[in-house]
Amino acid sequence: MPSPGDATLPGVDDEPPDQIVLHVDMDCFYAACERLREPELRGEPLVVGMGYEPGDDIGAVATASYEAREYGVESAMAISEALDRLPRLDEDADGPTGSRDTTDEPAGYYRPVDLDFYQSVAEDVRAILHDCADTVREVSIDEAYLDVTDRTGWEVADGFARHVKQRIEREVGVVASVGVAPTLSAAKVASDHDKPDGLVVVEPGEVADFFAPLSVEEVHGVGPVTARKLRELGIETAGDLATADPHELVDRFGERGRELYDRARGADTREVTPTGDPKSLSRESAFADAVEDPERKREQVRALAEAVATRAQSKGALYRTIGVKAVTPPYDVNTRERSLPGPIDDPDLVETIALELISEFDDDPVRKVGVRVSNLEFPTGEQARLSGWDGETDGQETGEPRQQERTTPSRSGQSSLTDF
DNA sequence: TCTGGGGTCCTAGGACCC
DNA sequence: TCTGGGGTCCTAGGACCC
Repeated sequence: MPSPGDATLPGVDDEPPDQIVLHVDMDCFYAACERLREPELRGEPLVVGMGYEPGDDIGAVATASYEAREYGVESAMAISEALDRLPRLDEDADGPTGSRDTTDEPAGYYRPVDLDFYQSVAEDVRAILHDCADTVREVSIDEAYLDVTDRTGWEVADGFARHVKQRIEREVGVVASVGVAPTLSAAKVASDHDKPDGLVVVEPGEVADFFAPLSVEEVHGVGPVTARKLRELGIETAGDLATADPHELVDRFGERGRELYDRARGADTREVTPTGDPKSLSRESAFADAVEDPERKREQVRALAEAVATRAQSKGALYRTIGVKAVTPPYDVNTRERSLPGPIDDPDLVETIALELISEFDDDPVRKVGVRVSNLEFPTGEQARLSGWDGETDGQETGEPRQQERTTPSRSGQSSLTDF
């Protein structure tokens, strides 16, 4: 069977999509937000994380400032560990474990995640992005793709990107790294290439060359597992990937193999599409230690079920599938779900079904439980309009509709949204 | 990374239908 | 009546991303 893409000449992008994609990626966004309201934190090692109370081991780093990263603090690291890595205030506790009480004060700061506040900052950034582009796809709170094909040209793309960066800095006070390229995957890598405060333009025709020297991990979609398997095949760089045998890649990785192969060659025909409705909503929380007591699990599940149902309601979402997750030691993720005949909005049923599903793990030690609703539908009605002008601003994470947001009916720039 | 929380997409087998 | 092929939905798990 003929596989599309095989026929193209090496080094030539498959059907150049003729678009100019800008990827905006905030630098250390949570930390930048904290510094916005607490300028004393500027220039200091800063760790932002969640679920941490002094003394316990639970809780992980969400974002670390570059100053903190200097000391080996990484995201997803336990917060206790992160704070340990920072130097002590008075003594240079360089030495290993030794006496655990020289000065216990780390020379840096910890702040708990405050998503509501970050969301409000992100909102300001979003407004600028929508003002600068016809189509914006928000990937996460601190990251977005812009289709700026009709707003600029390759000769001046650099200046355009600088303009976007400067507006964000001037008007919001946080720093973004920006990548410009003819494809989404290249723009993504470009924004990452010169972080922080980066600005990298990859012009059409340069994409494959741009990718070639990068290690495979830098290709979006290659994680630790795939990277290891690729290495076993002798594929270390994106260049190796681009010249590998696509059939072998498909053999080992399925369709994803072809996708990675294409990406590395700069062939990516995706277009920037507007942020859509979410596909699932979930809530989970970890226990300090593995829990056996079924009643404690049920308690958690009840709370999570309520939180999820509330959030679905606030977003105007109906769900048809309800699921739970139970993580058992060492780290086995188990999921169970059940689909209903039709879409509903019924918090009691979420709880009932979640409890039924979790009962399968009554006798197992469980480190973490979660509740999820999926198969979502967003009926186009007044209810769905609660959160924004057109269902596109449903990014806020709080369970409650925000009061403040309606005070500014809109800035300029929402015209780009009207066609969706 | 002995792993926190919230997502997305893909795969694979089984049920079921025509 | 032992056996064809195509399609969709459901469930569980895996990999990945921020």
